[in-house]
Amino acid sequence: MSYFGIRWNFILFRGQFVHLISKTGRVSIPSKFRENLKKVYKTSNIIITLFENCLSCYPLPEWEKLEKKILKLPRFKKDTVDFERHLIGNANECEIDTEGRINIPQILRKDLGLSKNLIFVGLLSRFEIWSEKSWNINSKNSFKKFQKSRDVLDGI
Amino acid sequence: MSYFGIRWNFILFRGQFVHLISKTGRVSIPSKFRENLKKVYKTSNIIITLFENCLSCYPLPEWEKLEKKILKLPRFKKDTVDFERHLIGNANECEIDTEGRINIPQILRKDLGLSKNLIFVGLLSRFEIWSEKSWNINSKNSFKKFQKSRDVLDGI
DNA sequence: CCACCTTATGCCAAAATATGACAATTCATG
DNA sequence: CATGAATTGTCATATTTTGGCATAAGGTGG
Repeated sequence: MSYFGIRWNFILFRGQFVHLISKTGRVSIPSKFRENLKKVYKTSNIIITLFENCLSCYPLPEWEKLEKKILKLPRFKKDTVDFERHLIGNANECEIDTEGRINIPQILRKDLGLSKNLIFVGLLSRFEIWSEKSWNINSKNSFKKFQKSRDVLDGI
Repeated sequence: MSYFGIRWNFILFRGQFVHLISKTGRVSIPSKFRENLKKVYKTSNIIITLFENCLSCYPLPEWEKLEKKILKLPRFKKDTVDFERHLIGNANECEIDTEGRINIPQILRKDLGLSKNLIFVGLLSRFEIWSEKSWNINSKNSFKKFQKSRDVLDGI
């Protein structure tokens, strides 16, 4: 599967989990996610980036492959700069602490209004973090979207 | 990977940070940026120059490589002169003080209307400093641009 | 060349924020 | 229902950022 020209080989994340975020912005990563990260990569650190109405999370080693690709682009071209500003400018490295928590940077919390319940959604090679509210809004429409997109696989 | 014929090997800067600039033009560099600068180069001094609607900041050693390249350009060509005036003419070396702050020269502050909140945007080998206002305006269009250019990497 | 004014710098301390360690609670499993 | 694992809470500590002030440096007009 190719995304920004990167092949993602591992299936790490599946399913949905609800976790509480503390006032200081700490939240624990679902243990299954952590377990798989550790199994496949040496590090279980992740990159969190803003994507539409949620946070999109990647294993650090995969993200670094992407960055190396980006470094090869013509650096001064307008397209490259715009692309970098969005993709790299929103990327935050998060270290997982001894209890399996990360600290979500304030700026991301504020942008998405994250507090109380967060929804973790596993999506094979990456996972997403949603505020409960946005997730519910999104889910309302998602079945319709699903019906529309259910035949994507038939072409493969 | 080439930018004015320069190879950029290091990934130093990522993510977004909001810092306050004082009335005297002092602002602290995000600690992660400083940490990486120190790790990779002996010095953590940087060059700040005007670029589009923001300040573009380079580690001093990388900037010096760039200057040596520029010296090789045909000296009296109009393009060279324009290029030099803009890029070199606005370049200021900034020393990072003991609390991790730099002083942004008045002329640059005035040009960009920098006061109160500044946005630091990490872009792999360099970082940018924006006024909050300009950044917001720029970001509005950036997702559209991003969507347009997200397949830019597929060709590599 | 000097006094004056503006701007920059160094230093210290306060405030805000992140981190680490450990305890308490909740949850899943047999 | 007991056990161990996972999650959450709490508090102390460390780090980072900001504010304030005194001094230094630099530029300007007389």
